[in-house]
Amino acid sequence: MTYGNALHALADPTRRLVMESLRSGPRAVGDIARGMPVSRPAVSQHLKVLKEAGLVTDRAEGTRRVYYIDPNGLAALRAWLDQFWDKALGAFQAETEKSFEKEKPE
Amino acid sequence: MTYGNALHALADPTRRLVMESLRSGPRAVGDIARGMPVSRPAVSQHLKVLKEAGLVTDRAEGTRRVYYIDPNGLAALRAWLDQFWDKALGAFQAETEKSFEKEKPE
DNA sequence: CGTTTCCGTAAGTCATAGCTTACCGTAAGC
DNA sequence: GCTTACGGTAAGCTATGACTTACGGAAACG
Repeated sequence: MTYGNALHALADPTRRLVMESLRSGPRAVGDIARGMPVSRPAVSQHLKVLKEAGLVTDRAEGTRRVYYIDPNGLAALRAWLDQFWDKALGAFQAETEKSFEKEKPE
Repeated sequence: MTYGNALHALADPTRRLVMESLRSGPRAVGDIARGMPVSRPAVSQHLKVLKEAGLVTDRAEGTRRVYYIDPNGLAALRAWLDQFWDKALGAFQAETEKSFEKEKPE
């Protein structure tokens, strides 16, 4: 149920901002917080959630912590979405066919 | 920013249960609520959120409302995820290469 | 070593989200 | 037409989550 954590983590707009800022590459916490609408501790808390969801990882670099995107969480989310998509699409197509028959009653 | 709504909607476990129950095909509200851990009004509220996120649609059928999955929301989410995946993966690979060079200092 | 930088955590506040019960409109059934 | 099934909405409660300030610890720097 790791995709559940990923969905929960990505549901927050600020956390998505953090992810976006990491999309271009690894960054330190203070660097991420700079230019964010919230305080640095808030960013730390968000990073913790993202890390637990498997969306980011961190690495110590002297006195600073460098965070970067972890593909695992994204992969889990994508796998769930794809699997969902396949089954749901079939059901939806059957539905549109039904309303299609209404307009072409033959 | 419709993927934001989709993420927010799918972040809730009960709402995911609703989506799962619609995966096999269209169902009426009462039918969905039957076998859910929450009350029927709660399901109605969840359906409203899902509908606003473009994840479900409904159709009147006599006195009952039949809900079924709307591919639009899922498609938006998937598009965002794919686009994110591509850019982030490159950054991550550059990162792993960096730690790889550490182990092979030549 | 003292100091400074960087960051995580604790404590507390405030808004929001999810749930319930109660109520109302609407379409079918007799 | 009255009643019954169905489902959306209102009102209210409670828990959780996102933020803040304040504090503490660890690594570099002089």
